[in-house]
Parts: sequence; C-alpha cells; structure tokens
Amino acid sequence: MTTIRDVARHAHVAPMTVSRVLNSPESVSDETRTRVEAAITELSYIPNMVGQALRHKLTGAIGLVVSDITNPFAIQQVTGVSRAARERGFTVIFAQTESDPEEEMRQLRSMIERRVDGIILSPVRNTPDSVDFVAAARRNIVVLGYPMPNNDVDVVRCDSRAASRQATEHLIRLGHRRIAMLSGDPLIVTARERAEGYEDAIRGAGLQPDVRYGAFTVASGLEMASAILDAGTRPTALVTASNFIALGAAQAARQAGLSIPADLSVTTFDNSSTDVVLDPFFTGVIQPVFQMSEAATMLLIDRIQHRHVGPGRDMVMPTTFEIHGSTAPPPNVLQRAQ
Amino acid sequence: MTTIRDVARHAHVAPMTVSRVLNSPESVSDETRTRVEAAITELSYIPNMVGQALRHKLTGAIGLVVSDITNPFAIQQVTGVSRAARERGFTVIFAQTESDPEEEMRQLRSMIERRVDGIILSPVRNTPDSVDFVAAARRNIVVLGYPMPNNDVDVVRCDSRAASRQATEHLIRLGHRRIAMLSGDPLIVTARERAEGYEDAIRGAGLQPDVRYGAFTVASGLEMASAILDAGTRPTALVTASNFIALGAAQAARQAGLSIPADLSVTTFDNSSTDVVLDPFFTGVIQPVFQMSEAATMLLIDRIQHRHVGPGRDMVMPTTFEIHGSTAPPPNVLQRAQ
DNA sequence: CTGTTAGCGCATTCAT
DNA sequence: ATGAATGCGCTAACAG
Repeated sequence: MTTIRDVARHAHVAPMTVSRVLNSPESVSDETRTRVEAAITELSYIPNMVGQALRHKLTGAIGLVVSDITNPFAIQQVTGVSRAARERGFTVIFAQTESDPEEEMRQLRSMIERRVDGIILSPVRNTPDSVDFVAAARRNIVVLGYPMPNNDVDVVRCDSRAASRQATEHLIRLGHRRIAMLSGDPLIVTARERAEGYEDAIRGAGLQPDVRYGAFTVASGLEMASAILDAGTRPTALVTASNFIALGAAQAARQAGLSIPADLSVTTFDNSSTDVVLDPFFTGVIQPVFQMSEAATMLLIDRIQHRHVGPGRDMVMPTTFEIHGSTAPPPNVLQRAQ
Repeated sequence: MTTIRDVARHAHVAPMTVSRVLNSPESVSDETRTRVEAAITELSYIPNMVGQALRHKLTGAIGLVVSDITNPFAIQQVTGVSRAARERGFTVIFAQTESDPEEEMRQLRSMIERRVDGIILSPVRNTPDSVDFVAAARRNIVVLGYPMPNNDVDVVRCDSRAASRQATEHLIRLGHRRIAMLSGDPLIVTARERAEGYEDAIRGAGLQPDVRYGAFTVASGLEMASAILDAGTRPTALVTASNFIALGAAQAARQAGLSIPADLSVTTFDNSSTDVVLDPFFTGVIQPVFQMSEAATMLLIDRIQHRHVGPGRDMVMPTTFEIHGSTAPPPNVLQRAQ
C-alpha cells in the first residue's frame, strides 16, 4: 500500500508536509498543497489509521458488546449506536456474547487488545466483574440496559420495575383478577425487575401473584404459557417480560384454542416494528431503545474526549405504555359487574 | 497502559523475550517464562494489537458491510460472519449502508483506512464500482448475495431466478392462473432476478405476467398488494420477492377481508424464525444464509492467508422450497376441475 | 536461550 | 512555510 512517504516523494516534499495537507491544510501554502493533493489522487493514497492510532493512542473505534443479535431489541441497539458513532466520526467494532458471561469477558478483552477508545456493553448479568475488568484496563465504558449497583459507571437504562407495574395495573384496571407473569432467566436483572414490578401491582391490589421464570425466547414463552393455560383455573391475563415470550404465549393461546384478547389478555415488552403484522398487535411497554443507544454513545464519547470526568452517571429514560389489541376486559367481567 | 517494555523491566528481561513468551513460549526457558508470566499477571498486561498490526501489516479484522440490519436476512449474515470469523481468530468491524451506494463507498473507504485484512460486502447494487475500489486498494473482498458480472471477484450467492421460478411453478401446479409478482427496488439485482424467474415460469405456462416493482419493505408490500387486490380482477396468488414484502401483502389481504390461503396464496423469500408466530406460516424460498455467510468468511480468510490466489470463485448455494400454510389451490379450482 | 537493532506509518516537537 | 528527528508498541532478523 502507498504510504505518506510515497506521496511525499512523488510531490517532492517531506512526509511531514503530506501529513499537514491531510490534517491542517491551512498551514500549507496553496502551491505545495495542490501539488500534494495531486500526488494523493494520482497514487490513490488512503491514510493508514493503524499508524495514526499508534501515534495518537486513539483508534477512533468504539466496541459494542451485546448478548444476542437475533433479538430485535439488540438490533435497535446496534443500529442506534452505529448511527450515533458514525455521526461523530467513530467506527463500531461489534461482538455478541450469545448470552454467555465467559464469552462476554473474552470479547471485552479482545476489544481492549484492539485498544478501542471505549466500550458500550449490554451485559449478560449485572455482576460487577465485566465493568471492573474494563475499568482496570482504564478504558471508557458505558452500560446499556441494566442498573449496575456495584459499579461506579455510566449507565443508560429504563425503570423496568415501574414499567412492569404499569402493565400489570393496566390489566387490573380492566378487571382481571387472575394474572400471571412470564419472565426470563432469573439470573438476568431485568427478568427479576419485571417480575418485581408485577408483584408490586398484584400485591397492591390484594391479588395472588404467580411468577414463572424461563428464558427470553419464543420457545420458553410457549412452554411457560402452555403449562399455565393447561392448568385447572387458568389466568385471564398474562404479563410477559419480553417480545419473544409474548410471541410464544400467543402461540400457546392459539394452540389451546383461546383467542386474544377475548379469552386471554397479553402484554409485552419491546414490540418490534416487524411485529406490526401480528393480529392483534401487542399492548405493552416500549423502551426508547434508539434514544438509549444514542445517549449511551454520547456519554461514552463525552468520556473519550474528556468532556466528562468523574463519577458514573445513571440515565433513566422514560418508557411508554402502548395500548393495542392484545388486552381487553376478562371474559366474565360484565356479568361480574352486574 | 502497560506495554511490553514495562513487563520486560519488571521481569528483568528484554522486551523481545516478553514478545516470545506471548508468541512462541516454547522458545523460552521455563525459568524466565514463569518469571515473565508472573510479571504479565502482576501488571495485568494486555497486548496492544495496534502495534502488532503496524508491524505485521495485518489487523486480524475483517469488515462486514451490509445494507440494512433491520432485515432479519442481514442479521443472519452478521451472525454467521461473526461466528465464523471468531472461530478463526478474526474480529468483525461492522457497518451498514442503509442501502445508499454513496454511504457504501464511504464505509468501504473507512474499512480500508482501518486496514482490515479483508471485506465481506453485501452490496446495494451490482455495479462494479465498489469492488473495483476495494480491489484498487489491494484489499481482499468477497461479495455476499449478488452476482457481480463485471468483477473478477469471489461471490457467494444463490440462484435467485431459479428459486423464484420454482415458487411460481408451485402456484401454477396448485391451479393458479392469475399470479402477480411483488418485487423490490428494480435497481437491486435480486429484485430483477426474482421477477425474471417468475416470468420464466409464467411464460412457460402460457400465462400473463404481472410484475410490480417497489421496495423490500413491509410498507411497500402493503401498498403494492393493496393496489393489486383492489383492482377489478384480482390475482388468486402473489409471488413476493422478500419476507418484508410478504408481510405487507399479508397485511393488505387482511385489510381487504381476504383470508390466506383460502382466498389468496402468498409465497415469500427468506422466512425468518421469528415469523414462526404467523398464522399461516409462509410457503417460500429459503436461502441458506448462515452457510452462505460462513462460506464467504472462509473464502475471504483463504485469500488473506494466501491459501487461495487467482481468479474469483462463484459459489452458488442451493435454496430450498418450504411448503407451509400460505399456499393452497385457488378458490374456484374445484369447480373448474369438474 | 536471550538480547540488540531496526522499522512498520504517522504526527509531535523542535528547528530552519 | 517546510523539514528532520524521534518515538508510539511491537517483532523479524540477526548476533551472541
């Protein structure tokens, strides 16, 4: 590949002059600049960022580590971070952990070996190890999605617990009394938080909680919902902790011959836009993933460029609750009301 | 950050010895090796790949450029390439072009500035410019998804035209006579290829072709299908050129009060796994995206490691045709058969 | 088995 | 306004 020296030779100047033409053109005389620019075009010179990075101790790259890119939620994170980073001149190095904490550590290490300027981590768990590791290597990091109670670190997240309570209260207000919660892997914070929010609402209304833990997958949603719908007295409504679980629950309902929302109400978390074809479309909590990703990117770049130093910031973004076609009063509420 | 020299000082050896401990431990005596390893742990030294890259003229990174990551199809590409690359010790630098040819060029340039060892490109168009640009910079490149008739380059793709013909013939065999094609942006090769495959089948059966071009989106599918279903004599079957278009068409059918497959048959390309909740599930062509991505990664790494030199290879992978619930004989076929 | 020299591409610093 | 020297972190090639 052509280097700055090749260009310099070709334009009869010193390498330094070429560097200046690229980085501070105003400090070079018009005449030499045009000569150098001609040489650059002629040789189709493309700067080598590896050399720059070694020199500047900055790579202009940020690492993005997510659990599972098959989840539309994660995809929005990737999209949001990519865009925001690009707008600010950063490149994204991307890795997924397939929800394996050890793989997460390997990927973080790999990012640090590449000397990314900072890392955005959507972690598998909220144990402090990952963040500690990155902090020990003195790399900037922002956590996306979860609270990290044991780390002093920048976090962008939502109040999952409150959002889940809101979804549950919606069902209670509609008249439901037997409401079950289908959550994800209890090792994952949001699974617990969303279960807790549900319990807050259920207890507040003097009802009986019924929390099932599984995984954040369609298969798990199907399984949990099937089990619960086949039981003697089945609930009239389900609060689910994710879009995948909700999809599985919808499948289970169909298999059980129940129609949504006439026989069973279902709420979800994070409807994805492609779900738009679903009939009915899910009522549920929407996290502003896109804004969250952008915010995380900005917090990170603030750190990288020393615009912010000091203790970790905790950005809690507001969720919205969208009412669509998957929730309705329970089948017998009219009779009961009379 | 600690460097190889810090470790060297700490272990009372030369930097070179530390390098050897990391890269060819067997060439170092047990005694000094353990001493160096102790120092590495003590100082929690993490190698700097920027230095390595500058030295080796290899970054261990491959660039992946896709059009639109919101498409499940692209996600499978990202997942497949990530995994395959990781298994072989490569990192993935990812970028999306949002289907903009100029952004594609910018991203390719950015990848070359970063001196990725190679690029996997799922291009916006099949004009030769992108590949020419990368080739001029003497970087390895593999094209994923499209034929590139004007480039001598490695390509991994499917025979879209044949696959589309197969889908259309399935409908013809079921007895359909009025079959329309909803395709994507005609500037995109696969949109044209799939339309051509449809025409092959239609003409072969002596029927009247009806091709509509739009975009590879749900909205466009909805729009195209609505227009066609509202017309006087509407078709009894639709061949669509993508999953998104099929989803839009399904939505249009619902809005028009038509049920699939009783009133209208629909075929798709590239069912995604999350569509599993759809009722009915789409009949259609499946490309082995995952294997394609893996193959592309292997072809690329073969080039990077000089295991393959010479002319471009064209890998055409087989598609499968899956029959599910979205296709059936046309409403009036029984009467007609009598 | 271990150390020294030198250079990958670039830009900061200090001269001119 | 331009150039020369130097070093970022690492390792190939050679020396001992």
